Amino acid sequence: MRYSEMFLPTTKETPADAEIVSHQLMLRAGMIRKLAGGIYSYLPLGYRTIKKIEEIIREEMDRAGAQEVFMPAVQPAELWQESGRWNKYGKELLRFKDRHNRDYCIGPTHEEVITEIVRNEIQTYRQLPVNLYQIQTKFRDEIRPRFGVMRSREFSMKDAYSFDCDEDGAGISYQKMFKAYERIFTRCGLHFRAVEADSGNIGGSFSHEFMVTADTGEDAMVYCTACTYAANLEKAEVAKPETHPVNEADLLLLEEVHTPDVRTIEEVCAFFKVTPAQVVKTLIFVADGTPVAVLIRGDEEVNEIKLNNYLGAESLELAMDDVILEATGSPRGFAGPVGIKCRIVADYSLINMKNFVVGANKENYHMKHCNAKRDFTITDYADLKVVTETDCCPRCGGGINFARGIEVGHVFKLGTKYSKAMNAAFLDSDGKEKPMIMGCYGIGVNRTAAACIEQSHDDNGIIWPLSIAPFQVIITPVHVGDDRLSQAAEDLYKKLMDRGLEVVLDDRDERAGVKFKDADLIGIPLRVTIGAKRLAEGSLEVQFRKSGDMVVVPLKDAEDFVVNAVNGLMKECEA
RNA sequence: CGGGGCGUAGCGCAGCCUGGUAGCGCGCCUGCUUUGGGAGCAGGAUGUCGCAGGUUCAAAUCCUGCCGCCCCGACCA
Repeated sequence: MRYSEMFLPTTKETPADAEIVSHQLMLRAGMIRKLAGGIYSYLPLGYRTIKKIEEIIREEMDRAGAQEVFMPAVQPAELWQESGRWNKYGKELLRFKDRHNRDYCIGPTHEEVITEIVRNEIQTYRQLPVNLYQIQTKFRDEIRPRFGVMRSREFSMKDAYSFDCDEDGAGISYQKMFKAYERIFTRCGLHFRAVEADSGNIGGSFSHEFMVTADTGEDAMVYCTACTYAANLEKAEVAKPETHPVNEADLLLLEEVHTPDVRTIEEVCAFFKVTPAQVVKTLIFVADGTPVAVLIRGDEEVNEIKLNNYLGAESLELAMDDVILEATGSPRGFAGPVGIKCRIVADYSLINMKNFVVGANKENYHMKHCNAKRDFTITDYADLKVVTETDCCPRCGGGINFARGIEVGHVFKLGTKYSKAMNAAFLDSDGKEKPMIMGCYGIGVNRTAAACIEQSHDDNGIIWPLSIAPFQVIITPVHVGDDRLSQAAEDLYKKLMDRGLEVVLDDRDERAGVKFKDADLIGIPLRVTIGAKRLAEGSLEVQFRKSGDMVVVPLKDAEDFVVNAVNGLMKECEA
């Protein structure tokens, strides 16, 4: 492609409303333009990269035995009512009515549709397993779209759905997708980590997220330095500590203390001259309308997702002041376990704690030398805290590290959640009707592109891995007035095109600096510079975007050198 | 939805407090000179100042309402 004919609007200045580097660079490199909040157009350069990512996904999904389909973006409400999600999904689901006043939504995901298709066509175990996927535009009316294409409302997702006869089969399908995802992200040139994850809204029992490691990532994850354990911080577990026997003689007498206006942990610690680890926080949550007291050591935080999973609640939120008053008999800031009128759950961090400070459920009073069992009853202990640096790996007891990441893919074991709700059953070999065991597997296509930029860029712009670069090579004649330069550039351009490479010829009448800056900004892996001085010597320069290495190559060898260089860079992205 | 900020030329911004005929840089157009990392000089074009009301002799500027966008929280590919 000739640069002079390309629709490629690059900018020198950074748009003010772009916060993160991938958003800034996608705008500056002329890849995307915004149409409305969280809704973007892809310009030619951006769309080339998207298509490359899609092709890698297709190849690997097909290799893993999945088959591509294409489902409607617009979906009737009936299906969602059948699965129960019409009422559950909330405002993120964009709903509308057609001219006959019937309810529809724009698909944020396609479990309902795929289940509808499969249940109608599959009757027997002989037809299973099946794995179907599509690459399609989704719409989720996000509360707060942000970071450009990273969290947009309209986005492109590859979603795959597997159907198996039994758990073993479902496990195999899951593993196949897991391996396919590893290959996909490797081939996209990404550094990533698969972590255990919460299964959230989609439902199901077991899942992994594929995280592209980047300091700017929205997600936090932990991983063990000794074994293979890795998990999203939301999900990261803490092992139950060993319980030490209690020596009754060590327990001091419970004592109520007047603590005027002492509410926060800091104030309590200052007042009693203790550390936060000697204080127990009592947090009142409301789970499905019922208050629950959650006890946790003063220096720890409650992980609401773990708490929610533990309680098995549909909804969970911190209690408002009126609920606190009702449960504890005191205003906010003085809640404690002694005499509280609701269920008590305690984090593992309370195990082995003794003589701690708690609120007294009485305005301006706390208690010291409080002890569980003697002074109050804990209904149950559970792992409820946010993991911190001081914790150990829950699997092997090794050390843990923290990292940030961008979730580009997510694999779920769904089980029978949808097949039961929507009656997707088959007749098994034993003659019994059973629900199919499902799995679902998503990849954010545009987010993958953004994550790649987030991970691979420098001050001058994007550094694409060869596998998803919009073009592989850019030829830069240093100025176009000189016919010999133009001719040499044209010749090489034609030869490389004939060899099947994706080449841009920067034939614009611009100064060299402008061309170099643009080439760097849009991140083309290889640049061939043709200048008068080198040309007079019968040579040209090949520059590698990623390493910055420059090689002087004789004109006659240029074609083969570039082809080999492209092949070499491609090998870096092989799975 | 709660909290914070912003809407002025294609982009980045000043002007607003203290009303008085809208400006700077980049980009764009023309010409000359330049030509290996976003050139120099000269000339030029471009604005319903987010929208709608109101106050005023006069509103980008003050007041009210609305809309849009960005950032921080609950969501997720």
